[in-house]
Amino acid sequence: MSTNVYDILQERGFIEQCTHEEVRELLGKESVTFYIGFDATADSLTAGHFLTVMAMMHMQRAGHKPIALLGGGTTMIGDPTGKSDMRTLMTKETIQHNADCFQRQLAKFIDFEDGNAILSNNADWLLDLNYVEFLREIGIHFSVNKMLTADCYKQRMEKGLTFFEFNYMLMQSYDFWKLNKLYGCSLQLGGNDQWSNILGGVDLIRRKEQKPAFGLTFKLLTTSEGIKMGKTMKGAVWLDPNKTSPYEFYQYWRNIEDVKVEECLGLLTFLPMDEVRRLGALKDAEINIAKEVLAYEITKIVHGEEEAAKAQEAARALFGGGMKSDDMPTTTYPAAKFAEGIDLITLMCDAKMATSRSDARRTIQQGGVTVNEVKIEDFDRVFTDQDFDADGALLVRKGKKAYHRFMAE
RNA sequence: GGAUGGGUUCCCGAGUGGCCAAAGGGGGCAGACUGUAAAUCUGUUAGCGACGCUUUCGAAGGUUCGAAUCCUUCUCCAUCCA
Repeated sequence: MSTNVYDILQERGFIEQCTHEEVRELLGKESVTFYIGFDATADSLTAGHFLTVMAMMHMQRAGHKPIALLGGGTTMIGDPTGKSDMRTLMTKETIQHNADCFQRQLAKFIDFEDGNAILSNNADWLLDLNYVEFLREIGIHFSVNKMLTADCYKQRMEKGLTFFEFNYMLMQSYDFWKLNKLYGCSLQLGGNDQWSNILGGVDLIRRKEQKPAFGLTFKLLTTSEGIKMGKTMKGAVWLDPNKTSPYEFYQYWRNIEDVKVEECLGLLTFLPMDEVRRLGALKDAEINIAKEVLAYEITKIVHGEEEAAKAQEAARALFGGGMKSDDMPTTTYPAAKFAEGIDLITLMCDAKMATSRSDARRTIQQGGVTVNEVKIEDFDRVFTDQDFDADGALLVRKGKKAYHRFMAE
């Protein structure tokens, strides 16, 4: 082991809180088995998860052994942390499906071969728990008074918190203890919102096993206004290319706020820190270079070099004035359809550039839509193959950044 | 179990018989300014074959020419009491 991974994480800006000073020393002298939990609330990981995945990769590279814990059991309850309302309950089948999707995605980032990492699912032990036994073994170690003062429940003390959700902390603590018993896992990582839950597990292991256990939390990615990053009007930024295309994914990072560029470079790419600092120091229009690097690097890690290059090329072509654009979002129609003509509103709706026909109409009326770089103000305008550009396509632009290409099959 | 107050559009939150597709703020989208940034200003923000029509104020019924507003039952939430 070369540089202490703790120092790497520290330097790159990951670390927010740590339970014990010794963690750094520990990571420096032996291979530590650690875990991160992923609650299976959707069928794809999001940009938010990606930060913890990056941390996992750093740890694995430094010779530590990751356990990715899928929340097949905990998702049945739902973490109340940071949520103002209770989440709608999900069925077992959905959760299982989601966990499977997570597993496939994680395998792209973490090496699970030859026992280099472990994939586990807390459904294996949580679903069959005996209530009374659980209370006697685990519940006895938790002080309600203490739990109530935990930061993560503050918000809910005003809105109301059910006993059902209140149990989440015990579940997660139980996970940590279980993984400690099964695999000797002694360190839990997570987003800073997980701090209370992690502490629960650390305490539980100390009490039950008289063994040390540690916790470490990471910065949460937020915008300068403190809003969680990774959300767009269309919802989350997904890692699944079918839910968020590599082009959109690239664009998301390309459009990041200036003040966040350096932070994101450190957290979400593997670029050397010298380079990160150099790029982050760029000012004014210059910083666009840094944003390109950021978008390219993240896209490369998530979707591969080829996709990243394509996305970058498409973006440059569109925004640089040139019109060459083979890798942008495209919708095709049968040639006959174009022969008889399709109205602009229909095109926009089909491409999901507008949420409804009314929405499309409004945008056009406000002068927000161009076709082949010509502003269209007549919302009843019908397009046929006569209107195609030299490449045989219609290039529709909504606002400044949303491009979509239409072609005939 | 009892009392009281509540459930309004993407979110917060006004509205207590017609002037309500519903104030205001946030968020989103578009325009101007820019650097594919931020801030600021302007417009817009239920749907549709669009100066009109249809659906929406927790759910179902009822009163009325007319209901988010009044009545009944149900349901969910908060606070206090037990």
